[in-house]
Amino acid sequence: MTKVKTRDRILNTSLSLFNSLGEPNVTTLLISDELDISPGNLYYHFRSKGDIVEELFIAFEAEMQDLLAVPEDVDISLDQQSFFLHLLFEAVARYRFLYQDLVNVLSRYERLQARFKRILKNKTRAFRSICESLRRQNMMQIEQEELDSLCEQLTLTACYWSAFDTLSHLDDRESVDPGRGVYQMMHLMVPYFATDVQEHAKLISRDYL
Amino acid sequence: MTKVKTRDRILNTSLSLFNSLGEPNVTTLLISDELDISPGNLYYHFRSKGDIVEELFIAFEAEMQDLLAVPEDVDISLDQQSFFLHLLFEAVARYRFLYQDLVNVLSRYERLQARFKRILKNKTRAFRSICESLRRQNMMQIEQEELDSLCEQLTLTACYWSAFDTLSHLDDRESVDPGRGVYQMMHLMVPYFATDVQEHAKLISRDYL
DNA sequence: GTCTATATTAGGATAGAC
DNA sequence: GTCTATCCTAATATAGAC
Repeated sequence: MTKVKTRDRILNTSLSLFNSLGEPNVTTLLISDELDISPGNLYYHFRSKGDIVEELFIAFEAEMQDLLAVPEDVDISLDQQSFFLHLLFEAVARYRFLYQDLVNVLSRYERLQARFKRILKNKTRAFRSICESLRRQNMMQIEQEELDSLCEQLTLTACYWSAFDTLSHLDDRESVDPGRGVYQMMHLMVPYFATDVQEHAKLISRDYL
Repeated sequence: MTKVKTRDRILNTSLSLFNSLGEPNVTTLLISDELDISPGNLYYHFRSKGDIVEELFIAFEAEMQDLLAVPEDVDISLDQQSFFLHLLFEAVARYRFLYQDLVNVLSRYERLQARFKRILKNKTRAFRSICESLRRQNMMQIEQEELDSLCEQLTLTACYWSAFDTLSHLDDRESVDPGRGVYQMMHLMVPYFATDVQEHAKLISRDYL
């Protein structure tokens, strides 16, 4: 019988409310209401709503840095790659409130801007590592200019797929399926794969639908 | 000497403030302040802030429907296509406040959701028309499954490129360059072009950098 | 650690004079 | 059409008792 600390309950509940309703629409009152605690109690644990957001961001940042620490000079298989994408989309989906109203959130929590940009950079770097690994293994053929464009496109998609997907299902906002995002990312790379790899990649990607 | 009506000045100023600061961060007081009119005056012309947003949206919608009315069964050249993309990005950039905090904005102005989704659908349809036209002209080779994925990707990019781009320049938020977006969109299609068309397409796309 | 009660403020909006 | 003054509400946050 592990009793979850109130502080953590606040974080968990805030996260899920932020995700489903959008951070700006979630008041401290709503959070405490949902938890059946008093607003005063919430403010005992956190000095402000911004502190909650910030702490959630830090958790997100830690997860991402961990995930994006893709080793260079290592041969990556297609399966590893799609698994990586899967984990990535899952992490983004779990903190999707950040992306859903990104400009708004970052403008109100300025301290997070630089750190968010750094995550973005790391994302692009990770994609580049993967592509270069595939290229070394002769699984991918791509020119420099295309590679740059592709990596940017992958980063964009990794960020906004879940927000874009939510748009299409604005009615039921509870769940987001990361699968379709993985599929889409794989298909961005497919044209640059060697012919035999292409079929394999398509096969893998279909599993995510 | 054409004296611009206050009502229109309110719309114009609101649009540019929304774009640069984000709609949620713009108060009615700020708008009237910027225009050197009283808040009361603003409310003489618009019953609410929401009405301003809605009217701007209607203008955006009209522009988009106009632009997206791509005729089927007409041969489209590469130049026409890139010009179309150019106009599209320009329009989106001019109303980028809608996209920057899409989920937030749409959640507060529920009446716009369905209409926004319709624009999205039309966008995808327009891209499909273009691709099918290029395919008929043997300029593009693509299977059905890839086509679906590509059109979705084009729609996603058309929506979020400017928001994504803003992220990279969160410091100076005044101007957005649509060119890079066109470049990116072209490069999404390049892999599916016939070999000789590819070079032409890359050439065109570079002009937009 | 938790509660109740309350202060503070900001933003949206209205009333009524000019 | 425009202004000034004011109201209303919702949201953040604090104080102090238990």
